[in-house]
Amino acid sequence: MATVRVALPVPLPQAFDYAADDASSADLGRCVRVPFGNGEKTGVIVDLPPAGEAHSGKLRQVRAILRELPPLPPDWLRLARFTSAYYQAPLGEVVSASLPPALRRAALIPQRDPTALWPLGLTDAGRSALASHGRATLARRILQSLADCGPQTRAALREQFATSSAVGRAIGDLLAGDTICPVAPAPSAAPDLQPLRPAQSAAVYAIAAASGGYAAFLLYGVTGSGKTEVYLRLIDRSLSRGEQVLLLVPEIGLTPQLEARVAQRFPDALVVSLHSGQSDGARSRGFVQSLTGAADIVLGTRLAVFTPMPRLGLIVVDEEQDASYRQQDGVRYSARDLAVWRARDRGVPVVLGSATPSLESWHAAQRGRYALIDLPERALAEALPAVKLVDTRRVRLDNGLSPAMIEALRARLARSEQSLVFLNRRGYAPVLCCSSCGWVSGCRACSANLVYHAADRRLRCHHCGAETVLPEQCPSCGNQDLQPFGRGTQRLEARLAQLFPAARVLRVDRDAARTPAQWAQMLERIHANQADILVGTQMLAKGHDFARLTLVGVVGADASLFAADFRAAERLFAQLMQVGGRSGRADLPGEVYVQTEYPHHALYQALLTHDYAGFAAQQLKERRAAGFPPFAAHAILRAEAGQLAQSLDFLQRAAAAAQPLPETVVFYDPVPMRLARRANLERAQLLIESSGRPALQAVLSAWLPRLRALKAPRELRWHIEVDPLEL
DNA sequence: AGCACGCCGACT
DNA sequence: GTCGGCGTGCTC
Repeated sequence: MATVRVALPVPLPQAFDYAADDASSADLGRCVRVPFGNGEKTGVIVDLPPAGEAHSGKLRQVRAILRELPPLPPDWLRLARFTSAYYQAPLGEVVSASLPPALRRAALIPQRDPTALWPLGLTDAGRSALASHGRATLARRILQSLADCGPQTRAALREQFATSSAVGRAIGDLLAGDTICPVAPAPSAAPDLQPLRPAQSAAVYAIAAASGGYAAFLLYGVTGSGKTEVYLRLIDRSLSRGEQVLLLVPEIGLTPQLEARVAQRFPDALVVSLHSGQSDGARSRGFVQSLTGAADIVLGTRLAVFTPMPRLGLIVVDEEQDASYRQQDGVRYSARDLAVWRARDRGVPVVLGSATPSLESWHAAQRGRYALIDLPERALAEALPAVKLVDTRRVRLDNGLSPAMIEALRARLARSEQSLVFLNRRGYAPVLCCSSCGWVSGCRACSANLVYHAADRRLRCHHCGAETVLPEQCPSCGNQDLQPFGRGTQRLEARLAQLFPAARVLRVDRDAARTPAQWAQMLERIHANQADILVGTQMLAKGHDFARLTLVGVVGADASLFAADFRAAERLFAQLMQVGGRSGRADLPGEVYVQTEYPHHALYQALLTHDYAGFAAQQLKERRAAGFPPFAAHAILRAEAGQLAQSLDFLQRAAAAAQPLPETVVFYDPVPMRLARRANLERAQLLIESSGRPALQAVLSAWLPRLRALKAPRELRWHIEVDPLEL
């Protein structure tokens, strides 16, 4: 009688052993239904422990091993194990977070012949047979998932298909004849370097030359330098070698054109999209197609890093510096870092692309851990936009807008060009104040102010979602003169509409583009040249090309210049480079106006000359001096409870439980978080700093069991974050 | 996390 | 006399 060890979606660190009469090593990685407590759960078989090592108590019997589906491959299990160990999360939670929801519930999509992992091609006869049925792509997908089945299976399938749809009949025909052949990986597979610029060719060539093993590349190139084309060439080459490609993007919703471009470029390939916004069915289908080897290209967000891919040959992480690669709840992982680990584990190349790499990646490239590949110029021989710093210390601002900015906007209107005013703060004003008694619109549940939204005359908390109608008078003293303080996008929008009555002003923020449909409609309006001045937040900074946009005006950037977070400058620089890149396309040169009271600040000076390398060098120098990442490793323990004292007390006891510590690891004192109170929870945190990752990992691994054993009030929640982005 | 068991207040 | 509050403890 065999024993299987099962990772289950429960917040417990261990896996659970079950008896399974018919289990064999072929079931390793299979999904399984097991009794748990008085219910039933789906898990994954992660081990087949020998009799001596199994759980000593009585074992319950496995309900069903789901053999309709191929097992999750060993490298997938290794990735899950690594994620669990590195981010200190129970294996069962990692496993369940990496499975599509439907699979987690064991709602399986029937698949035939689980052993099939071979790429299949078609003979000419097969191709024409499919073409004659007019559904080549669909049929080919199905065929690939049936790859490598034996003659009996084929006969059975043929019978089954013969009775069904047109596609079925096409497949039936194929299965009958000598129409399928295994694809032999093209041995030479020299990269296609035609219409490419020299820098792009060099990049493709360098990365292609390294294939056959692990290598990490940092593809560094500004907006418009043609990174995407480099990705596509590399993908093309991988496909021709019969490999699968994993392409990770920060947010799929923001880059629908990339999806279209990939699909268009590789019409014969099966491109699968994976992101959290998909329906259960679509996600499961994509996952299974990847698992069986049928999918050629997996294009997805952070969760796609866990997609099982038996023929994986290349991983690309676009915009690698983007914070969206961080999972912020549940298992807190970095998909970018896991992608690099996975590439190394699988022995395949990984390409990290960015115009403003994270300092971690840049440092790795400086040290030679990653190969730096520079794409210096813009593809269409355009100049980068000219950056102007508008010194606002001596000028009178009109609702935050300098005369120079207003003039620049006026000039664009006169030439029928588009402008974008970038302000990363939504609402009308960040706070409402009483001019008489000093009352401010604070949130009852958070240590934050309610933001005044003029569009629907409400006060809104951007942290907990609390809302009230606009008070008629001061709730404290009855005074009717309540003043909005500071500026948000709505206020800019209103003022710009007054200043330029003839202009079509369009505000683009999360309030205005709440649904995908609204967002799509706005993009349409912009592209159709039905907007003259855009007022927008982050949303507009990412990935979109607007043909007639020649001015980007940045307002309120100084706020993050002196933020307490040591990564604030890095983020600001990346953001400004990114939003500035929206300006100037094709035949129209662009300009970027940045309003600031600190025009001589090193960050802005670097921005003037688009000097990322100089900025990065200066930042890294500061980080080295301060002993911050990437020169140290961080982890954070956060706790939240009804009372701040409870959170702090827990962290205090947690720190005590970590003793004794090696000299290389420092626990700082627990402190309230910057936004200490959120949604009526008082939050505090404890920073752990180490000179090296291995020492940190050792301390965390030893600490966690003791941490779990600590007594804490029932409502207290805590979690640990390894390599946190924000302190 | 669920979901039990387990001891003390307001109801038919 | 019960229904039910959520405090503690377990799940192979």
